[in-house]
Amino acid sequence: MAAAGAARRGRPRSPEARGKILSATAELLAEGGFHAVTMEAVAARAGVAKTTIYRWWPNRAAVALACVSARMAPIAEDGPAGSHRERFRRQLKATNRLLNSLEGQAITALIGAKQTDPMLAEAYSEQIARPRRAQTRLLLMQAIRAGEVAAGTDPDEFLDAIYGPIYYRKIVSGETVTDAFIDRIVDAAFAGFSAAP
Amino acid sequence: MAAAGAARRGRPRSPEARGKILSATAELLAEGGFHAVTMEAVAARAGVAKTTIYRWWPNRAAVALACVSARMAPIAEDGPAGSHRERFRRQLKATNRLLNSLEGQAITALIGAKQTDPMLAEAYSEQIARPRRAQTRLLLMQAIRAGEVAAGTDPDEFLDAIYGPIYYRKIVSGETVTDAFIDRIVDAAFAGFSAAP
Amino acid sequence: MAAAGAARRGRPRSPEARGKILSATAELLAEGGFHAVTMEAVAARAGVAKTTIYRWWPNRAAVALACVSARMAPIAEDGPAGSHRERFRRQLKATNRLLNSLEGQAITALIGAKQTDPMLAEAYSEQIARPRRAQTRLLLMQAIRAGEVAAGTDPDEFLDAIYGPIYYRKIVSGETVTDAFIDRIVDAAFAGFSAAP
Amino acid sequence: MAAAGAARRGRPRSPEARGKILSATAELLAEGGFHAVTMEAVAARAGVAKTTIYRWWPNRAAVALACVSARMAPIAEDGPAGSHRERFRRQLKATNRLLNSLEGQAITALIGAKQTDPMLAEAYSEQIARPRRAQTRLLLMQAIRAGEVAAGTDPDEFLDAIYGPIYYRKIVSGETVTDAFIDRIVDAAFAGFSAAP
DNA sequence: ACGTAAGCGAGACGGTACGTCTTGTCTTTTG
DNA sequence: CAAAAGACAAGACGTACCGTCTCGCTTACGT
Repeated sequence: MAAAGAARRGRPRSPEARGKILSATAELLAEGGFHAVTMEAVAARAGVAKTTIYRWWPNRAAVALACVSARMAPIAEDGPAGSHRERFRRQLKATNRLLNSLEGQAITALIGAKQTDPMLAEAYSEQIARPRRAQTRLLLMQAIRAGEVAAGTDPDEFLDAIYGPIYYRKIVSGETVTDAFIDRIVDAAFAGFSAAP
Repeated sequence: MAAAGAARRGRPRSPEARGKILSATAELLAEGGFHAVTMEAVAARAGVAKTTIYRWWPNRAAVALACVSARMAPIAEDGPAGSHRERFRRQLKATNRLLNSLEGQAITALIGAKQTDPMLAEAYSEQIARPRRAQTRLLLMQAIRAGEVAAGTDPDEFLDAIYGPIYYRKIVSGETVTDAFIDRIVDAAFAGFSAAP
Repeated sequence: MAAAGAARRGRPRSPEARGKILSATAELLAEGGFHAVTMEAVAARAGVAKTTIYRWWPNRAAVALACVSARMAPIAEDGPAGSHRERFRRQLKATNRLLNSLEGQAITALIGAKQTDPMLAEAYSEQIARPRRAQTRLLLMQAIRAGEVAAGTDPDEFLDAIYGPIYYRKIVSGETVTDAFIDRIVDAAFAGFSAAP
Repeated sequence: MAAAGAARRGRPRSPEARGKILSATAELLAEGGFHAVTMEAVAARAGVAKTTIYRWWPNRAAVALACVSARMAPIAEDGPAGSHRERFRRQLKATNRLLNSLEGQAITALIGAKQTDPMLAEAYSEQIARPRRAQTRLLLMQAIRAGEVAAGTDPDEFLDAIYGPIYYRKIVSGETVTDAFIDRIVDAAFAGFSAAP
């Protein structure tokens, strides 16, 4: 708010440049994956000076992240039809489709890159992970209130128990994630977190 | 047998060079993480020509992988004490300790790198993932025979259900993995995969 | 004028860098001959990035050429004393001293290199050969006007007839060029090109 | 002699290998000039081990030289028809054709390479330059005895005076050598070295 | 209205590491 | 014991990007 009120001096930053940078990044991601998103390529493609990119993002990973988080649709809100278990299944299958899409390739690449880049890890956490986790947490709360999941359940533990295996197959083992696998994992979690330990 | 019997011609490759390369890689991993494992640095540290490294590994990731897989202790075989559930807990906690160790840093870095490097992905799968999975699968089979896990359980589904959340926290969300978390995940899996679906 | 008026965009190239590169090249030429003029060595010695060198010269021969042509004194203008025959003798002896100097080693090396490098051949022609030939041609014209050389003489034929043997001994046969040899060659040329064919 | 008499033990040297090496060298010279004659390429093309080449020649230049000097026809002995001036003209024109041929490309490349390679320079001198000079010197001696060239003429000076300009144009200035140019140079030399200075 | 502060394009710069190429040597097995 | 095979140390090559820097030009706010 302060910044907005201060009426910043000097030439205001060009929203057009920002748009061209993100579009160019998206194209490069589509064509050659994260590997193709080099600062030089983005600048050339966007018709923008490298300095302009560096003014707003510290490195290529941050640019790719901004691009992905701007373009990534929020988790599908596909209506309250069915049980909460059913709604989790749909949510996980949507996530799986996302991970298999082009944006998904960028996401896994970013998850890969953040292993060796703390700043990117932080950015990923804030811009991608936290918002999505907040959203899925709401559904879990409803499920708990509805009695489908045990009352004392730690939300993160439950959510990690169902999202973990999906990401694990995608990122660690490389096996394909089938709908059947998702069904089994959700069932196991609902069973595991309903019965009192 | 075929390879041994073939009596290869020409100067045999130097096991000494291989050893020096892997040692140098290990040192660099320890000092600066995967980021520090550049071909130049490895060659310089090992007192070896770059070409010698390239003759045997296609890129730095492969070298680091070879280094890690050579040095990584196999999953601790800590004896059959306790229930299978208990043994799984111990196994997962050992894995967690491994991931938090220096080798673990290399492993997560490699998992990160393989997101954008199919050859590394394949190498990781063969040299790290498959052997470890084979080992854990044995324990699961015993648990199934002992009736602690339902008879029809797909081994990969069960194992992904317990290893997935650990790796997820380590690699995707960045949260720390506590022993309590491991206990919960194992309990949930045993509960989820004991009840018939 | 066009170039000056173009108002070049971007950061202007650094004359300092250019100077450091040429100085380093000169030093290396002096120390180890053309053989020592590697891009790496020049860059290291000049405290300049290799890319900066490659931005302006395509290869080490071109750098050495630029260095030599920048440093090479123009053909000594030693005054109009004596006959034209005498002045040619002095000019050839100065050329011989140049070829025997350190720059001369670079020149012969460049002539050697240009045998297998058309671009370098072109550069040599423009930066070294053409200006020197233009200068010697002037003296020949005077000699023709003075009647010391036959009126219809083709300048290039005469000049090749006197410079050819010098370079031939230096570059092809490797024999040393004495002042006596130069005197004989000049005399023979003046005799050969005065009598009408 | 001792060696020959000693009935040398072990596997005898393969003359076949030598032939294959020289053939491969000739092919490479034809295809890519001296630049393409690398030890690796020769070995690969000839189906011969690098060590075998190194056993007989010290470096690639020596191999190329051996190849050229083996293949280069001696100076055409085209009969005593015409004056000695005429015979020199024919000899120089033959030399010019040789320099413009494929072997000629190799020769100029070798002359280029020897500027920075003393060993090659020595080898060139012995294997190429000296034999040819000896041959041309014979013709000059006849010309002197016939009175076409002045009695006191230093053979090397005369021969450098006519060969120099040809090689100069070929190697230094890059201009084409026409028959007319050769005629003029020969005439000038005969005029220059007949009249007493 | 005009000065000045920031944004912007262009592109040169010092660097790092890449993966390749070739050299000349060394160490085996084969003939 | 020579030849063939091929691994080895060394080191330069030319390229790709990095992140920084200096330019001249543009845009909008402040006085």
